[in-house]
Amino acid sequence: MTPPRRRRTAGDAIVAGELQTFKARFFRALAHPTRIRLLEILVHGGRTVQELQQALTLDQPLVSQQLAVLRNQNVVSTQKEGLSVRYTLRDPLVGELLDVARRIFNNQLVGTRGLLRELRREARRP
Amino acid sequence: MTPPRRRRTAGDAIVAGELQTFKARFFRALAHPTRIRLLEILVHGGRTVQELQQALTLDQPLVSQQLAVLRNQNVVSTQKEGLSVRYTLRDPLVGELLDVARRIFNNQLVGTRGLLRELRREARRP
DNA sequence: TGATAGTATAGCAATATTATAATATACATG
DNA sequence: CATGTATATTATAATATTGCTATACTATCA
Repeated sequence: MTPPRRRRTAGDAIVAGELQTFKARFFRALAHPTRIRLLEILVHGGRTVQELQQALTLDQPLVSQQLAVLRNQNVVSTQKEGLSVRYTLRDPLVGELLDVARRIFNNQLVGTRGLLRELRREARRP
Repeated sequence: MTPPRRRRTAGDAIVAGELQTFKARFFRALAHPTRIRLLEILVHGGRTVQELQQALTLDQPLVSQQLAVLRNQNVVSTQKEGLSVRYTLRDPLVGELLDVARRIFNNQLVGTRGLLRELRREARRP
């Protein structure tokens, strides 16, 4: 059975799913190991590209590229400081989001010893 | 040519970024409009595929396909009920995660009238 | 067992992301 | 204004996702 569907026209209210598209884009911005690592550092305060690069030991273009993804989704903001550019979380709630996620992983990973141990270490870290 | 690989054994250290890879996969599971819509329904309780399909007015294979993504990342679990399959959030914290995300969007969307209004409507909804 | 309802999967073209390397830009400072 | 330093962008080949459509289970019931 195929449910009926119709196109959206000019005067339509916001169609169900438009907001979800927006949300999905936000989550997609987080959906990359490097970007998670960047955010987990930025949660503790603003950092320059250089500092981030050194912390992750990655090539500079790669760091800038991933930062650009976060920037495009308004997850982080930038401010010039002389030659450097400092990146900051646009909303501290992102930290809370990562915390909730961590709790979910914790529940999920019970039984997967190694990852679980690292997860606990993270939770303890300031 | 397949590069050599070996299974991780008990005493192995965890490579930097492995946990982040895991987290990234989780976020990627949420990074799709349809999957967000599914989760926002499931937050209110378990639903059969049929119920979800009707709520979203989407073709059945598409719903099953997206549910499969959530299932593969252990975001939801299933239980058979006669001919039907009921999907349930594996962890109620997912609801909290979506809530925090909603608060982030709310901050972010100030000024974007339409979406913001819809967002508020959502927050009020039980 | 055959028919049917409810779900799941396969196959495939279109599209989007990613890693990597190479190249650009911006700007403080001499 | 030339130069060096810190960031940013581009190009592109490899890979992964998505939306469809068609097809395949699986359990129930006549």
